Amino acid sequence: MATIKDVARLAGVSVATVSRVYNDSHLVREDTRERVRQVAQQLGYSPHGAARSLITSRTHTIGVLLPDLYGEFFSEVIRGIDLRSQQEGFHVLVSSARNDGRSLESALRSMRGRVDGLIVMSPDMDAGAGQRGLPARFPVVLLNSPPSDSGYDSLGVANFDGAYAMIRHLAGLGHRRIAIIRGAEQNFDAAERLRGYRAAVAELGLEADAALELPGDFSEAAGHAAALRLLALPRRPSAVFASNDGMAIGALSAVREAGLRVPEDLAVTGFDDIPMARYLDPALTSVHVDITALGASATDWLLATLQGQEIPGARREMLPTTLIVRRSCGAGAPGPA
Amino acid sequence: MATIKDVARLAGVSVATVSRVYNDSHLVREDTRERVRQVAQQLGYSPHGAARSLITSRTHTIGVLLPDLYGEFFSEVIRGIDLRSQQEGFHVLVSSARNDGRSLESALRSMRGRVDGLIVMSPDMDAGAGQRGLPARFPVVLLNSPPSDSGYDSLGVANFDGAYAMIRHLAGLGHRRIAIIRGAEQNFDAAERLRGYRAAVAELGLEADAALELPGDFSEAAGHAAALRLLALPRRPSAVFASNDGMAIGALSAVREAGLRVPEDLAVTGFDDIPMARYLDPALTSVHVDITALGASATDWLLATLQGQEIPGARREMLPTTLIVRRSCGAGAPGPA
DNA sequence: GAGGGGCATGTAATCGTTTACATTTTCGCC
DNA sequence: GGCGAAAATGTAAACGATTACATGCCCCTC
Repeated sequence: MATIKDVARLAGVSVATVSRVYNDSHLVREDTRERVRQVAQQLGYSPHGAARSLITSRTHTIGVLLPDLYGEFFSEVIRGIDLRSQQEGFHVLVSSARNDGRSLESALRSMRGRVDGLIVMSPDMDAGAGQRGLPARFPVVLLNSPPSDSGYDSLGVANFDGAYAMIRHLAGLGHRRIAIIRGAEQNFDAAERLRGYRAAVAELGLEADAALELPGDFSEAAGHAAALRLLALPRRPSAVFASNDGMAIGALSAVREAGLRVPEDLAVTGFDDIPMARYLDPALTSVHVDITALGASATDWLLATLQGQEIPGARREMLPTTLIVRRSCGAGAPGPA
Repeated sequence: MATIKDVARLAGVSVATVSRVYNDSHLVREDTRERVRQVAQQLGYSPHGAARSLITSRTHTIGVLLPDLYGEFFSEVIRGIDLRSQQEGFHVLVSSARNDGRSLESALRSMRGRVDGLIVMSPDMDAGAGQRGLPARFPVVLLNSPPSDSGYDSLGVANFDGAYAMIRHLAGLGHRRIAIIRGAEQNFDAAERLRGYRAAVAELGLEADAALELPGDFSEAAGHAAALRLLALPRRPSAVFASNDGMAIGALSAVREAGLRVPEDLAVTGFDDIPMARYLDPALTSVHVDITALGASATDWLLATLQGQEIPGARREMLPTTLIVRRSCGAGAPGPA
């Protein structure tokens, strides 16, 4: 691989000049610049990233730490991050790590000197676990994390509001006995959705019953299992709110297998509004979350911090959600929409 | 941030010794090693990646270049790559780039000195476009790419076989007039699936009819539109093979809206077997592809090349697929499986 | 024609490591 | 106790860039 020296020699200039050409300093005469570019082209030269970042102490890379890389959600987040990063000429270094302190910490260490800042998704309820080992005063944006006094920027989804709105909608359709399929234990998003559910149940005077709160883990299988349990209940609910669309899909198939109809026998709704929700049968009523925007915003925040435009740690924001009404809840949505 | 010098000074040793501790050379006395570790811990020191890779000329990072980061497919590939990379202590730098030579080339340039090797997904039929600008003799594994004499390792999916098997299965169920919803223009996977379809149609003596080959682009919407066109045909086919599951889902919803039944009025099948396929109504018959394995294998190949265990460029392999029969094709699958 | 102000370019220190080579320490053995 | 080999440590030169500072040059002005 050609280095800056090779280019300099062949172009008959000093390395400083070559460097200037690549950092487009205006201090290079046009013909010199042209000659250098030519030689570089011919040699297939391009600046060595590591060398560059060693001296400038900027890597032009942001690190993304996710608990897992599975599923629609993560691919959307990454997409949002990549989109914005690329616009600003930044690279994206991804890594998944179970958020126990240890593997997270080692992931962090090994990113030292490779990234300018981090986007960390640590949805674990135990705030400390996800954040210990983060170097102090390092630019970090937390995603979907419980509130903490960590002093990091934090961005998430208005889970509480979204869940509340969904339950209110169902109540508006006349449902009084509404079940919830909960998300993963210890998951902050799941906890917030549950809180929204409970608040709505209480405030709207719906039937409160511990038997209506079923455990789940965000998987289709869990939704399937939970729905079966619901259907077996002595007093069956008329509607069920699954904490994400994956579980709602599992629930739909369970109801179908039981020979019952959605929404007539049981209304089913979800959360996330994944692209496929509208194509299900019946089309799934869900809470829309713009995940790509979440990733993009996180990136914006991080880049702003990197460029010193923002004081880090000052912000905590929840992206608003929108209720998408389709047929699965029994509302009069005119066909799949 | 503490550097190796700080650690050395505070531990009363030379930088070389500290370095040795971190590269676990056996040439350090146990008590010295312990002292160094202690000081490092206390200072929060960890080696600076850029500096390290500058001198060793190894980054312990593999670059992943994808045409887009959208959807299930990519998230699975990345997951496979990340899984294996992490096991081997490698990082993953992802980037999406439309595979026109230009943006690809710039993506490549900016990765120079940041990655040890590349996994490039360039499904574009124009082989050159996706591969121009790749530095010669750089470790590269191509994903889902058309054959070329580029001299790079190439890994893909047995699209032809998968499609052929699907059509044969449908023919076995008695279908004689089978349509296909094609994938994106210029996409190699799509082309192979089409080729498999045509080969099966010809060899099995099914009805060949240009009107049965509908354009598509892998999106749900395209599947929806194509199905509507099929239903409007004077002589309607009895089955349709969508080139991916997303389009199959769109087709399912279109048939439903038309007030017809799957599979009785029209059998529908897909390709990819995304996790949700089994939860659709009716459960979708599809060609299973282990995408995570694809990513993992690509990573294995690349790492093997990096460690000099393999001569690069020698291999081209197509991962086998398996036919998953469910209800949407009309076969007697006992309920959703 | 001397002086001076820009502009274009060159020189060399620097970033934080690794590692070949040089040097010191340790230790077994006679 | 002295010798020498082996083990432990230190010294300093890389790696490939950026950039403060020095220098040279051209041209203008008086």
